[in-house]
Amino acid sequence: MIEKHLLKVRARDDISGDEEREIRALVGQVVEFPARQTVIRSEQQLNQSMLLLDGWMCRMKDLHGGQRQIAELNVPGDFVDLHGFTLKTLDHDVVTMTDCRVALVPHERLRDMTERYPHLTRVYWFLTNLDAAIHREWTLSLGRRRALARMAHLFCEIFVRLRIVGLTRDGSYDFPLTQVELGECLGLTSVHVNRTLQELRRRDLVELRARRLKILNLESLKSVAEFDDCYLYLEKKQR
Amino acid sequence: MIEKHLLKVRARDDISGDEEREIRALVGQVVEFPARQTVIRSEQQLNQSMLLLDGWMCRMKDLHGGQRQIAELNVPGDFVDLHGFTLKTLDHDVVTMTDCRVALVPHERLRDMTERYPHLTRVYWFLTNLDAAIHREWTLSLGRRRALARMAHLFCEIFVRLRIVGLTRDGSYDFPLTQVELGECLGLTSVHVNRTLQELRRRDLVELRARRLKILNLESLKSVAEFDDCYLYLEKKQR
DNA sequence: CGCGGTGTTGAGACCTGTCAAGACGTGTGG
DNA sequence: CCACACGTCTTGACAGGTCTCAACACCGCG
Repeated sequence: MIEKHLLKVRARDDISGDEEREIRALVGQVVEFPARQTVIRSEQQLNQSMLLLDGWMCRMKDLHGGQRQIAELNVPGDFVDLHGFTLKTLDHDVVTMTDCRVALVPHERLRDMTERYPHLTRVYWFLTNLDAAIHREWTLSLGRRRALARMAHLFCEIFVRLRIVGLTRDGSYDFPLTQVELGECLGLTSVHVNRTLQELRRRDLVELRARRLKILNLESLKSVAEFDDCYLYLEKKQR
Repeated sequence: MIEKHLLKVRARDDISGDEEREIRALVGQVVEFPARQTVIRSEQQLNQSMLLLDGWMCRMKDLHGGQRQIAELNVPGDFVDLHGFTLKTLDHDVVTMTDCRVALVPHERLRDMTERYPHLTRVYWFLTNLDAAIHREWTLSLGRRRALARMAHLFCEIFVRLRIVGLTRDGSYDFPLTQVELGECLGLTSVHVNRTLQELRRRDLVELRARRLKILNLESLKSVAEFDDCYLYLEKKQR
């Protein structure tokens, strides 16, 4: 059930059998949400976090006037709002992008983990720091890359993240976002997303049809994006 | 010495005398760096973190072609690269913006803290999650706010963060960045920073002269920025 | 069959970038 | 004390990337 999550964690550090049991014991109820539902509102008090088993979610921030910015995409295996454990409340909404299956983890169990399993605590601390590293890369994208490179970069990031949890096939993966939502990630309007997508297509870099993204030339795509996966911390280290 | 850091922490949670002693025991050597020096390079192996005592630093990310994006500003009291403790290596450089005084904290002491002080561990975990929240707000700024609001927002954020550690006087504070560096925070060129600054000045919102920023009308500035301090987690809670 | 959401296209406006030149200020050396 | 260099700030003209608005095409679904 939480196999994808374990894949994600084990890509970054060794987890003993004992620790794996502890991780499995964190998980409580499994629940499902339909697509496009706001699961957590910002400033809401939290007493549990969500481990994403299936589907896509995102962290969404709003401005008056209906402008929206997605701060991160979450894919299966992600501990969507683990940061809520110490923050107690979020500064953003959590929204489903597709139908989702989620395992709930009560904060009291996480708290118990911090009392008894220092190494696991460091591993989960690491995971939230990894999210922050992704935020920084998005900051760089939004600040300095133009539309084409920004979009190429996102496609590379998602490719690597999905590959870790076994959700790519050759160079392709399911990519359920609409062009409007893609624009909300990239700080672009849907009109410009459309044109940028056409340009990527014209250059034979990617193809996006029927909610499936196919990378035609990964090396060129990375090069257009100036993509360097070091911010995803793919090495196994003692955390 | 670490009083500003304690002010920052105590604004978010209660710290017992015992815990305060432990925090003070984390600190090793105190070192100084001149302005504009790269203190940590990305991907460099780390075995200590830095607590900023005096001066300003930043997290800097580079693109080929010399484009640079500052991902976060660090002010006195900040644990500049605490995330390096679990990440082991950073995805960005750490650069001084002014002359700086820094307390070094060996990672082995942090590791020891995670073994013996679960509550302090959660507090420091919280601090890195706070950084991530700041990253998210910058993502929102870069993605959706235009130059004027973006700059106004930064000035509000820094005001609140400096006030916590006692570095504001009425509505003003030392702001040592050049317009080029301000642009590197805001994803703008220095030319446009200059014009945007003039516009803020023309609207009687702020004044920036001789490296000192004076907020003339905080309420209007907040309103231009759509600034809501909830992402800075100013409430004291049990972490 | 009609409808709502999604994707596509075009024209023009606007925000921000680029390039280039000059002003200002401060520290250094003669 | 002056001359100069260098970094920083300022200004103008123009270019270019992205947005806005509007219309239309497409498609799955009730």
